[in-house]
Amino acid sequence: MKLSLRGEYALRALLVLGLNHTQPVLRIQTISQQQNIPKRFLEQILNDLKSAGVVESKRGVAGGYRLARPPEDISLATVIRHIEGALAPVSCVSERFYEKCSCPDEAKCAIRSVMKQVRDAIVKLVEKLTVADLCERARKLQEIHAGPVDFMI
Amino acid sequence: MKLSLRGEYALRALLVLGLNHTQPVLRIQTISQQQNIPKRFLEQILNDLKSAGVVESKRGVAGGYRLARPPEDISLATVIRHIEGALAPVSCVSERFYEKCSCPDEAKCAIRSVMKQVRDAIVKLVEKLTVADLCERARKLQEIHAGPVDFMI
DNA sequence: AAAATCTCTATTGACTTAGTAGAGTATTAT
DNA sequence: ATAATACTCTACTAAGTCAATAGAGATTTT
Repeated sequence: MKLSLRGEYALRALLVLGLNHTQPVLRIQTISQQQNIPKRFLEQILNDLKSAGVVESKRGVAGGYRLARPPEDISLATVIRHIEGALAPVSCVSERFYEKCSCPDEAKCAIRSVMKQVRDAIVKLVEKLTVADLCERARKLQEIHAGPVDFMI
Repeated sequence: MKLSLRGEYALRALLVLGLNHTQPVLRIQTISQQQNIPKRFLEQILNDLKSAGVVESKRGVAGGYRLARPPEDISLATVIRHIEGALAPVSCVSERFYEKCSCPDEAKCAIRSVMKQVRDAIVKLVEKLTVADLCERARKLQEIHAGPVDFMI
């Protein structure tokens, strides 16, 4: 039931890009340093997100990445599905990555029925959540934790 | 976000054991044949479930496995956690398998905050669901799909 | 004693993951 | 033009995981 590091890095990078959505572009190195992600690895990931239409890039001296769409139009579901594949815990209940399983009869499979519920719960959440939500949360969490300290200074 | 085959096999085996809870014991081979699970692989899995206190075994000629507790006392969460480890999609939000992640500040991490929600949704479901629920569903699905056909014969 | 069945440990091949490497292409500033 | 910068594309690798398979041993019943 795990998200790979690759997937986590993708989300972290998109969060940074979302928070800097006003900027023309952000360099890989900037994101990599800010988020403790190996640069060459992040390169691959961002490139991959580009092929998903989630980010776009500009080459050359003033180059970098930025979101290809408004943050509120990029759902976590889209991102995770592109990087990881199925959201469903077993592929026989996946909508877009369906694969037959080895059970004797899929239609009568109780595991399948239960896993469908789990899938739905996950999908419902991550389809609603967007990069914009991530950004909002990041700002809130920043306030809560940094705010009081700032006042004390 | 995937369950391993091992985990799926475990649930399938427990379903069979649950449906035959009245029997003294069931042989590995019986379960293996009924569910298309490689026998030697299932051996390992059942043995593992035994160490989790979920099933108990009897050796020798009339030996086999049975549930160690009533089906309604065995939650899917217990089983999956024992076979797979964390239910949480990232280990920094796992209650029992916590591991620090590489993000700059866990307390301010928006990904973490979101993943906590996903974790909670999953945990809420699989903690409530038990082997008894699996059995009930299996019986219902059997009725729905086999019933009409039986009438037609 | 023999047969059946679970038990324990080890091994294997295929695959995935996380990361590294190198050469190449586009863009900008000078 | 040319150098510097930054993305791009492909390949590689070391480590780990997964799904089995295998063999020898222990226990129980007949």
